[in-house]
Amino acid sequence: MADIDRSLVRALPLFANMQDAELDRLLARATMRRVPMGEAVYEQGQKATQFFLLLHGRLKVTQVTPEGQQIIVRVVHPGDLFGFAQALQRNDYPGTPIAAAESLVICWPNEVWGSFVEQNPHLAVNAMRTIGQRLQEAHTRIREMSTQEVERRVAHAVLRLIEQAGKREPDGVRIDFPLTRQDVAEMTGTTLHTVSRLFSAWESQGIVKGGRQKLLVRDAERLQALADGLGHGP
Amino acid sequence: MADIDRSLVRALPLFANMQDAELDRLLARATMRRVPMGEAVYEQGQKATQFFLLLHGRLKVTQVTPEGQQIIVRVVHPGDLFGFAQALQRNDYPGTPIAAAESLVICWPNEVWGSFVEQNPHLAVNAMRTIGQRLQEAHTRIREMSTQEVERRVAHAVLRLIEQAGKREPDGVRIDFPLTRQDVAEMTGTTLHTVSRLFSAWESQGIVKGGRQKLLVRDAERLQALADGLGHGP
DNA sequence: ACCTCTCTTTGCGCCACCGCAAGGACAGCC
DNA sequence: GGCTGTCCTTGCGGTGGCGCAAAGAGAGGT
Repeated sequence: MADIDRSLVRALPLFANMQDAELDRLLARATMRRVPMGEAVYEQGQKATQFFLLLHGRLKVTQVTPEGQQIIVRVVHPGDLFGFAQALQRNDYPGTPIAAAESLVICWPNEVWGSFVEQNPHLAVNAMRTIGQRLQEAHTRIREMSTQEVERRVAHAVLRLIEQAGKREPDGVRIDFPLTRQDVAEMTGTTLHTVSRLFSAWESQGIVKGGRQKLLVRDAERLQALADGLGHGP
Repeated sequence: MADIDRSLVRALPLFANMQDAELDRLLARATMRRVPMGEAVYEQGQKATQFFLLLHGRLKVTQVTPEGQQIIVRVVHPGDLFGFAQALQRNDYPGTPIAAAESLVICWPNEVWGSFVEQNPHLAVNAMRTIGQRLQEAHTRIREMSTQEVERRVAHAVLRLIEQAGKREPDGVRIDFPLTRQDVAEMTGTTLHTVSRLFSAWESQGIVKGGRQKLLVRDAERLQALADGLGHGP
C-alpha cells in the first residue's frame, strides 16, 4: 500500500497543530479507500475494527429499525471523522454510512486511536467536542420533532444542509450532492410524499427550485422565516 | 465547607478503580448541595462553571424552545454525571435540570475536570462511554419518533423508566419518583391528553395502574409487546 | 433513439392525534 | 374542615400528514 500524501490532509483543522513528521507517522498506518456512489463503507452491526476520515464526497449514515424502516442519522461531510465506535466503547458500528456521491475515505485500525490521541492531545479534545456537537444536534432534532410541524422541520433540515454543503450559484445556493426527497424525508421523520408536496409548494412561491436529486435554494431568508414558524400567520 | 464523606460515593462504579486517597483529594474540591423538589440545579443558557454528580434523588433535564414549548431531554439518575458542558467545549449549559424529587448533588468547579481525568484515566474513558451512550439513546429516540406511532413510543419510554428507576412492589414495578403525565408527554413528543388516554386504556386492560404522579406497571410483558408493535395485529 | 430504472409529482380518502374545554380527584395548607 | 392549587380524565370536532395508487419526468445504458 503506497503511503498517503500528506498534502491531502494537511489543510484539515483536525490536524492543524500537528507536526509534519507526526502526521506522516499517522498516515503511514492508514489506508485509503474509494467508495463508489451507493456503496457502504461498513454495515450497521458489524464489528468495529477501524475508524475513518472522509476526505472527499458525502456519506449518509442510516439506521434501520427491526421492522425495516430506514432513517438518516446524519450526513458526513469532507473532513469529518466517522465510525469511531471504539472510542465510545462500542464494539459494533451503530449505523451504515452510504456514499451519496463518489467518496474517498482514510481508514485507521482501531489500535491507532490510542497513539492518535496521545501524539496530539488536541485531537482528543477535538473528538470530544465533535461528539458533544453531535449530541447537541440530536437533541435539537428531538426538540424539533417533538414540537414543530413538518414544514418547519423540513425547512430547518434544508437550511442546515445548505450551511454544511451549500455551493453558491448565480441565482441561489445549491446543495452540493445528490439528495432525493426520500433522503430528506428520512432526515426529518416524514414521508417522501409530504416532502415532495412541500418542495412543490415552495417552488411555486419561488423559494426553491427542485430537480431530480437536486435542490437550489433561491430565497434563504424566506425559508428561514418558514423555519422560524412564520409560515401561517404571526 | 465541611468535607464530603468518602463513603457516600465509594460504591459508585464511576470511582470503582480509584484509590481512597485520590478520591479524598477529589472530594476535597467538591461541594455538596441539596436541591428541593421543583428547583433547578442551574438554568439553560447559563455560563457553565461547574459539573455535577447526582447522589440522591432524580432530575428531569428540560429544554425550552424559543416559542416556550418544553421537552424533557433526559432523566438523571443517582450516580450519573451531568452538566459537564465544559468537557464538550461548550461554555453554557444546554438544558435545565429540575429536581423531580428532593435531590442531593455534588458540584465541582470546571477546572477540576482536568485533574479529574488525569488522576484516573479510567474516568475519561467512562465519561466518553457515557456520552456515547447518550448519543445512542438520542438516536434511538429520533428513530422511534420518526417511525413509530405514539402508543409504542410511550410504551418504550415507560419501559425505559422502570428499567432505570423501577422498584419492585407486591403486584408489579413502580416508577420510583413523581412523574406526571405531562412529563411523559414531554419525553415522548406528544400531549398530556394523549398520554392520559393511553394510560387509561392500559389500566382498563390491567397492564398498568396509575395515580397522581404515580405509575405502577403490572404486566411488563404486555407492555413490551405493545412497544414491539404487537398492539393491533401483527 | 429507445428502453428501463429510479425518482418525482399529485389526487384522494382516512385516521391518529391534537387542541379545546369542562369537570373531577387528590394533596397540602391555613 | 374547607379552600386552593395542581394534576388527571374524557368527550368532541378538526386536521395535518400518511398511505395508496397511478402517472409523469430525468438519467443512464445499449
